[in-house]
Amino acid sequence: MIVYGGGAPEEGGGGGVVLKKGPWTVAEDETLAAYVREYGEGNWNAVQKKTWLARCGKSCRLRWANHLRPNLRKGSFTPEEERLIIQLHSQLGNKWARMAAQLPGRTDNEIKNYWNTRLKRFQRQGLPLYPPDISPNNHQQQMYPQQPNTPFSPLPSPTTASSFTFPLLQPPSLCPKRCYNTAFSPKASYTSSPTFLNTHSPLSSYQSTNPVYSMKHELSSNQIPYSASLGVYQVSKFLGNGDCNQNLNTGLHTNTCQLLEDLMEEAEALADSFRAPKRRQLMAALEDNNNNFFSGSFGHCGSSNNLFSLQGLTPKEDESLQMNTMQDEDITKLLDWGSESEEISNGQSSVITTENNLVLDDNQFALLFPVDDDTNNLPGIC
DNA sequence: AATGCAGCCAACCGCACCGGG
DNA sequence: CCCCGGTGCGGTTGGCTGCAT
Repeated sequence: MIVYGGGAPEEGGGGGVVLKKGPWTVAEDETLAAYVREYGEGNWNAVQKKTWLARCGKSCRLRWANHLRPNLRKGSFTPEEERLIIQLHSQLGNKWARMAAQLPGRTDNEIKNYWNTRLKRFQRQGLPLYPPDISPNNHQQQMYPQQPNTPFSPLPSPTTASSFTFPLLQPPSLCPKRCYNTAFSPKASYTSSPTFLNTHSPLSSYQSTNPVYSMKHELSSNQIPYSASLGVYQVSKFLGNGDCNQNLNTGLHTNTCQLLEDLMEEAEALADSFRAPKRRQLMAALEDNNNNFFSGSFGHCGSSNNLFSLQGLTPKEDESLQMNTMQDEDITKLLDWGSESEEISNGQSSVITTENNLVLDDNQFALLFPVDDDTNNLPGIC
């Protein structure tokens, strides 16, 4: 028997507690959050034993991971995130968890839902899933049959646009100007709208008609009070932490812009011999750039310590959470991104774009994430 | 106003993997 | 080596909402 709705679980005929299914209640969320605060993550099956919750461990883990854990980002994906998802999907396929590891604060479920919706819509409209400059790996060929009107090539053709960017949410003329660090490659340039307004680009027809690029600023659970400004469900009452609001406010940006920092931290953790001067050089470059790199997309990178107050997590716990979000293989892949793109594009420079079309070409990316020319690995990483 | 449809999202399910006994 | 519990991941489903007809 399945017990729906709130209230205490009923005893099953066999003597065991009948596990509840369905939507979570506020009380359940608070209980689960308190459990994690006290015992930490993991051992989810113990939740049922140590609390009154009649939820299976898997359900608890899912609820925590997708809704209760700190640093979650809620709301629509930004254009940069969408771009990254598409790029990652072209390389990883339906590896939602690994994709989520590259998108701080986003869950695999979110990404999966986003992609499935996109897939459904694009297939119905007969549109290609990938922009011209993103060619899916071979496994994608099998996973998603080629659209009849979109010639598929495992490698980009020489004529493929190498600097595709996502449509702006505002006209290019309204984009705030960016300051570029002159230390970056002279190839650095604004990617002008004609790149994606190119009439040959299937995406050019998307932006005006396809709602995928529209923004919705808040998507909240219908079960729990959700604060758009805080980005988390408000369980502070239960946690007795009235001070967390301010931290949460900054936490949104902090967490998101943490991507780069996480990359560096992870790389350092994986390879002790990671050369410090390079890192300093990178960080100095970022400083010189007046926080315009990534910060335009991900906000200002403040101290992540202010997140540790969330739900009573200690810095160590939080750090471990973040460290666990990315595997070394992921890092290598991401770090290889630039060089790999260049390799497969016959020398053409691929780019990474950020909000308002700050463009990083391979040279810039290589500056940020130097790769050993011989081994194609990060220095110190074999 | 009623209906149908699409989008969105939470949550469940089954499977695979891993580590400990 | 096998079994089992815990965990993670990906696929799928069902409910809610908004919009168009």
